[in-house]
Amino acid sequence: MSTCSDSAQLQPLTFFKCLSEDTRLKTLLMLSIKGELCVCDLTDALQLSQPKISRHLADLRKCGLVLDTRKGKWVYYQLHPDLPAWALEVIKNTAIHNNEYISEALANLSCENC
Amino acid sequence: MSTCSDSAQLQPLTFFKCLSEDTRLKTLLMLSIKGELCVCDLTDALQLSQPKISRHLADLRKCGLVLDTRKGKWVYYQLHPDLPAWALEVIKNTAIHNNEYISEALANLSCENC
DNA sequence: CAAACATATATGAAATTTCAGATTTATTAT
DNA sequence: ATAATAAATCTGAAATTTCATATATGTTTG
Repeated sequence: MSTCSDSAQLQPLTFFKCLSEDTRLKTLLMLSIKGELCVCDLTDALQLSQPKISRHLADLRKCGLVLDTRKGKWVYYQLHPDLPAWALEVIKNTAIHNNEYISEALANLSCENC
Repeated sequence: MSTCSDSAQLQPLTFFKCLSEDTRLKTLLMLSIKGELCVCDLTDALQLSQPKISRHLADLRKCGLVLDTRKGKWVYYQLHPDLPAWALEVIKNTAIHNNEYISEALANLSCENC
């Protein structure tokens, strides 16, 4: 998706572009439920290649939707703490009311993350 | 955007794809505020060509997000009454908290719609 | 009333732009 | 060196725009 300038506040269009792709949407919904997940959790859950996950995470990072923290070899992602309240509400609202959309991915998570 | 089968219930991904383009997003936000608008209201408000507006409205119609009603020469659009509650909430929540994103378009509406 | 015309909207087809996926290579930590 | 992740590049597909034209309704005029 189109790059977004890191600095500016989150525009609604930028936000929804991030939510308009399957991998990114599922990632955001899962993060809203699980709190934080590393890249390998996401490749397991979504059964996708590492470069694919990584590229979408980079998009979400550039747009300010997620925050990454390295812990040793692993990089953990969470929803960005500075996410505007309305945006966070959209994500949580969507997650709560669309269980079947992410249930399979959640089930694929190994139990350490459950 | 990709065509969506009219019949099935609204998938979150389909929904957010509809919101991921400027013209469609502004249209939905304006409809949530104004109730109903005809095609020429939207071309005025957004200052865009008629075919462009019409194409995006067709996308929204196919996905079940808007309902069209002809009244004489004009075709009026409104948010679809059967829109799932969570989706309607996303639209309204976004409209309320992103005034500056649609204020100019709203100001361009002729006063009959204000 | 019917023919001609005007207005509002929709759609087909071609051109352009944008985006996602794959592969490869680089970086960072153990 | 190995494991985990990121970045770069290329490529094909899909979305978007534009122009021209079609359809549907309404209005005017002879």
